[in-house]
Amino acid sequence: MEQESQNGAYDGRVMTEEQMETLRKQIAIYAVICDQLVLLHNSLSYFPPLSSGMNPMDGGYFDPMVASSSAHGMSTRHRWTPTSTQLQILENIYKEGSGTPNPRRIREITTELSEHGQITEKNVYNWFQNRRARSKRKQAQTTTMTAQADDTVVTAEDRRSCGDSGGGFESYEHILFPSPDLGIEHLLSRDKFMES
Amino acid sequence: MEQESQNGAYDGRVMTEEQMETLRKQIAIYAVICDQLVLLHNSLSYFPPLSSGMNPMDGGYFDPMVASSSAHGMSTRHRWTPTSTQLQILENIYKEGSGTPNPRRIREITTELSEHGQITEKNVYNWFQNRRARSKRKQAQTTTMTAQADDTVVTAEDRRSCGDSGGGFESYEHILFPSPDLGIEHLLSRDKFMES
DNA sequence: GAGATATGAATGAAAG
DNA sequence: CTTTCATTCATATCTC
Repeated sequence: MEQESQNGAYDGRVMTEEQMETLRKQIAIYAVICDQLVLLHNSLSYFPPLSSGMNPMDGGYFDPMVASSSAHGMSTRHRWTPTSTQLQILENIYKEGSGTPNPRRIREITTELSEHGQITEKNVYNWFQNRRARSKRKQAQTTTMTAQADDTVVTAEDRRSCGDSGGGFESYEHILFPSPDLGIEHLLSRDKFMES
Repeated sequence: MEQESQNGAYDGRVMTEEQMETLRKQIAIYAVICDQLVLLHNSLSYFPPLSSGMNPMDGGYFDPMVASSSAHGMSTRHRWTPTSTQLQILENIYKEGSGTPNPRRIREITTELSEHGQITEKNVYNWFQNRRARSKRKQAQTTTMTAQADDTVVTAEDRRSCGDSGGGFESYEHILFPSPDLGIEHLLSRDKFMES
């Protein structure tokens, strides 16, 4: 408190250098924290379609819910769900397509499937990846259950566990960042449906 | 910009009321954003922190489930998972590093990251490979299916500022961002005292 | 509402 | 570097 109160030459309130510094630090801390939160979020999340087969007349992106159709209520939250038509086509392609849809083909497929619903190349890509992996896994499982009687031995290399349980939070996927450069208001609008 | 320089008659630097207000708003905005981000995180992640902060010795490995089952030969988790601290650092390096981290740099990075968890050069190498490849792919996809009017989308790569211009707030971009090594772990691990 | 299962998505690692 | 594989996570749906 040396020099803060007799700033006569100015009628508006002012801050001392000290106060300024304090404020600056606060801001800096918040800025860094915020920055890192956003960064963390970015690296852990991914936002879907947004603008694939989107007509300019749609105005907003990402329909809240088209689901009132009839079949099943695809909840349209984040996760893409293939329509039955799309699924059919995908299965067909998977069967005959000798298992390896090259990226070029992915594009075609996506284009075709766009006729039957919102979809992205990434969706198609993921679908094939998962389809194959799970098919393989299932097969392996059924194959494995032949003769396996004396497998009660664990190789010593396996016992590397019992570390700690650190590095835990990887679950930011559900934090939506609707508009990166807008205020926080959009962030706050989590749907809080009380009941239905 | 107009009338902030005539607070003479004072040797210590001071702020005008206007500047003060600006700073105040800045702080408020950051505070709210951070608060909400943390809140969102906390309310949306159902499993407890697992880690009471980030001890330097917490490795990337954390197998919750021991390889108890003896059935599978190649079992268990040998997969490295970066801690959030490591991820931040990697992201930073990726951003500023103009692309190709030469093997010598890889080594440095690995050394640095070792402070924050178990890691190998191979991990770092892979990470950069993957990072680049996926960044590229993502860009390709968004570029492909973007006709126009995708102003609502920011490529996930370069959006990381938090409270800068745009949207509903005034421009606060004349704020200095000092040391970016604060860490948000303190914020996220709020219930470090709970045990199961 | 708590488990069980199915599946879309993310990502470390490896193959090509 | 590019593409693919394998594993894991998160969520949706279903059942009890």
